[in-house]
Amino acid sequence: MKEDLSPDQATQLAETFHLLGDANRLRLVCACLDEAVSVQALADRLGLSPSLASHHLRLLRAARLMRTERQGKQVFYRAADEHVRRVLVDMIHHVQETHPA
Amino acid sequence: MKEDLSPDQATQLAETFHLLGDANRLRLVCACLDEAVSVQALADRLGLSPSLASHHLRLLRAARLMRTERQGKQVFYRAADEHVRRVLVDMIHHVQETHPA
DNA sequence: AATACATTTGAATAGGTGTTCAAATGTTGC
DNA sequence: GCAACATTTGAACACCTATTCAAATGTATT
Repeated sequence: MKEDLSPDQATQLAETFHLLGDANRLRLVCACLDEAVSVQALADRLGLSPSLASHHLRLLRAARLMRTERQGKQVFYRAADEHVRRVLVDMIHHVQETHPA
Repeated sequence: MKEDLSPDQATQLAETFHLLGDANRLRLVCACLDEAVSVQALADRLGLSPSLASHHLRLLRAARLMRTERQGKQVFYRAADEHVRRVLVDMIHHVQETHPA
């Protein structure tokens, strides 16, 4: 990093990290990295209520970490872009390195 | 991501992201990516009280996002490894892409 | 030992956040 | 229009967290 982050830049970045700082939201993002998944399927797979899943997905969508497309009654969510995947993969590596099994 | 994260894995990862989800902590990490910096220098540069800086640095250190070395009265902090840098760079790219200037 | 400086620690508080439940909205098929 | 399903929304609650302030600890110098 050449120069310090401005408070504004830091706030914007931090807000994005903050969303990934909840285990349920993190699992939602990871579950949608490779395919679009409906809200109910996500809730079922992760053992969350549809309401809770929706609350979290709303935040992830607002931060453009996820995109949506409706198909009939169902709404499918998927991770936004490759940057998100890379962030997750790198952080997994960090955790694996510093907290080895 | 081949398979879903277990709740435990997700919790561990989320805890790490959570630490980066605060603007002041994020700025502290970024300020130490290229060089080791003392607590007072960090506090001065970011406009934080030494106490607040220390509280945050303690958490970052506990999560192994930062390392420390003492030199006399001062304690120098630096970012832990290259994964941390990569996570930050990728997330900056994500934010720049989805929220263009 | 005594002073000065740097950092850490603990308690207290104000504000934020995840979760639940019930109700509302949107969508399809009869 | 009505019924059934999927998702969203809002309010309420319990819990957590960032910040501040004062005090304590560690470290070097004289």
